[in-house]
Amino acid sequence: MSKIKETSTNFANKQALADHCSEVYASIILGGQWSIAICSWLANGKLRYCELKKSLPNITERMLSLQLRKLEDHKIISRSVFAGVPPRVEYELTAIGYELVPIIKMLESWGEKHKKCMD
Amino acid sequence: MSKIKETSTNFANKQALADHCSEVYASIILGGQWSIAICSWLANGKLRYCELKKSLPNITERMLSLQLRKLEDHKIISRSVFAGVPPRVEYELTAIGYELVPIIKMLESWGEKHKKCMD
DNA sequence: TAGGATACTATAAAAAATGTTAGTATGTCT
DNA sequence: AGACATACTAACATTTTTTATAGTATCCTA
Repeated sequence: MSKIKETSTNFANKQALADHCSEVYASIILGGQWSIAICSWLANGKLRYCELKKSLPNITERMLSLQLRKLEDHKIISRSVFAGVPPRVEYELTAIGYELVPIIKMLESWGEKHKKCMD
Repeated sequence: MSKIKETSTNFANKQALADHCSEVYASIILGGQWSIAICSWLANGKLRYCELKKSLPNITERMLSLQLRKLEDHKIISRSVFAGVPPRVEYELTAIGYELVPIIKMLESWGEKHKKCMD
């Protein structure tokens, strides 16, 4: 499933860093172009696949799927399928996922402030 | 200086996301394999280039330079050169850099907790 | 005089992440 | 009958990030 090469130096470095520093571990989980944006949208409640897609206008379906799957594997979001036609799939933050929300909010206000520094 | 292609879709997507969400903007700045680890080490005070190198055993000098330069460009760390032989260069978090420290601490405790969830 | 310490840079290659395009199944609506 | 909506996956291409290796300059010490 994962395409990463477990013999690479990069893999070893990530592992070593993540083992030593939980903050790096966290940042690896949250890394990826769209993960934080997805979590931000889900912070207000569950959303369907197509709703997420609309919220992130330029995301491709492939990236959306990949990121959702990754977040799901890390138990940050949960996935519920409702049978029927057309099918319906809802994504929602898990308990540990909701605990990210204050961190994301802090990142947001830090980002705002930082933008002003850079002017 | 930067090698990124400003005509790529990836570049456009990053821009758009960063414009809309300051939390994504922040995560882009802090992204990169070693940035958070470097900030973590600097949280306790200034360090020299070679001290950082020792703290991050597997980093290559190239990566260390690149990440330091990136953090410096984003005004998260400052660089002070002390002439002499051998030369001496010290890196330190800036004011806005220090404001990351509580966020990093939160990420750290979230990471700890998350690790337990995954067992 | 050879080697070490410091703080880097250059070039190339490998690996990882992201984007493009096309396709699946199923039942409703027109 | 044909288009549409949903929630995806597969194969491939491109871009970005990271690693590998080697080299720079200066002065001090052995």
